[in-house]
Amino acid sequence: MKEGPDIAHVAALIGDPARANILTALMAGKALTASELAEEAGIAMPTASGHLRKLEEGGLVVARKQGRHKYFALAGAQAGDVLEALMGFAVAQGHLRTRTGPRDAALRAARVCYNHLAGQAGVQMYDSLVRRGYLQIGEDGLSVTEAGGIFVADLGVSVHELAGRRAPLCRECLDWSERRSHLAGVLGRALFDLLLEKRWVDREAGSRAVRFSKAGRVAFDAAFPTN
Amino acid sequence: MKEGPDIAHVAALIGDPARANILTALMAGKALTASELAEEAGIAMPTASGHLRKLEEGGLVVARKQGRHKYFALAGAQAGDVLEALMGFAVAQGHLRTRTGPRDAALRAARVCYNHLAGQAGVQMYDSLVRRGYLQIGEDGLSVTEAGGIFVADLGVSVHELAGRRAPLCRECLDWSERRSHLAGVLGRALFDLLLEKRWVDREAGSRAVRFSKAGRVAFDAAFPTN
DNA sequence: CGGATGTTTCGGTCAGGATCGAACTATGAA
DNA sequence: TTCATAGTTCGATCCTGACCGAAACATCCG
Repeated sequence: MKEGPDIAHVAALIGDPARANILTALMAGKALTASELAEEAGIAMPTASGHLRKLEEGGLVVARKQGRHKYFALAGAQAGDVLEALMGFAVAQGHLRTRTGPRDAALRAARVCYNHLAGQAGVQMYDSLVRRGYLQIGEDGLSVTEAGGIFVADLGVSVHELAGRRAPLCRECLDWSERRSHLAGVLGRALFDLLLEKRWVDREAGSRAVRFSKAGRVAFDAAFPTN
Repeated sequence: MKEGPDIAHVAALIGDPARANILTALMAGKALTASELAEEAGIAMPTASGHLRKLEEGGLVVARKQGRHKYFALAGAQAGDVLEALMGFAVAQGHLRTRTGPRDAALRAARVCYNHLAGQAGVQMYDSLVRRGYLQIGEDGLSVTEAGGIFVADLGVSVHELAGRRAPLCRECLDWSERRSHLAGVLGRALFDLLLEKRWVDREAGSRAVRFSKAGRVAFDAAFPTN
């Protein structure tokens, strides 16, 4: 037997169309119930229940009960990374379930990547923060500079409050549509939450795409300029 | 039917143990023959032949004939990205085919990631280049600065010669063991080739790990210091 | 040209896993 | 307490795909 990481196991979990639908739905960053996921996957409840158990055992999703409802979410950022990488590859290969259409453009422009902003907008935000010295790449990875802390405080995010968390404050996530990094981690999530709170972006129903309002786009470009 | 990237298709390709062995073997960056891959995967030739055809059709590998031999290699960097992401997830979940051992440490320290250096050494190289201003992250992604061009020329790599290629000169690749970027792209490949030429590193037989010679480690640390 | 080597195709076997309806369990509401 | 809803378990059915030996094809060497 070969040694090393058993990629077949996790890949096989994702390799079933029903489970892939479930995972894709969860990439929007919202917890969904078993019934909702059965619907998303186009399968009966018993089948969905079995699939969710497998995904949970495999470490791809986590479950939380609330009364008679059971909510499922992606297990963490690393599960999101895997799915993002697979989506990128599938798109590059033309493995699409429908023909390329306006939906693709919307997903490329701005979308949720598990819990943070991805797409052109996500990369623009990341690049802007790095270029203006608000984020820096150092020996311990990505970190916020002092100037960066001030900048995001002005926007409404307190780095000091976020820094106590166990999850990394800043993390690079490789964007499949732009082939570059966007910002994940606690700060990435907080900034995305802020965009939602300020209504610069709104989620699209039943999709991972997010859409900028007119005023939101202007404010976003002002906060994260491209030059 | 749901729309969007069909991740189930590519994941199912990777999700078979025999095909996963084949892909893992190819992550070492060397082209291997069908017979060699059958051996790596522990299956008979006809079975390997069928699997390779599927991997080729799915865009994960490319084939090249040379007389009666057929050589297979990973199709490109994006296939490597997907496998790297899956490996990272599998390791994080403890999905290993044997118990964690010295092999893991070796793979974490320095390994081939398709065609460039990965692991602690790969991340050290990347961080050093960025910190010293030899690489910069800009609007068009990662690029070499003028100082960087001079630096790698001193090492023996001509950026000018490499720049004409269609593949991106510099590209970030997310390292599963370090959870940060190492350098991929044409320059990443050239630098890795250089390390091999100078014998700073040698490949380990039958593994993706690479091992530094004593002199090589000293030279590498001098060229890519951590502070 | 014949033999050897590498690879592919074909046909058959077998096992694993997805599916769902029925029944059951757990929780909430009237 | 009873009924409704959400989710799980069980058993049966069906289908898909991995596997290999044999045969065939392609290429190389003596």
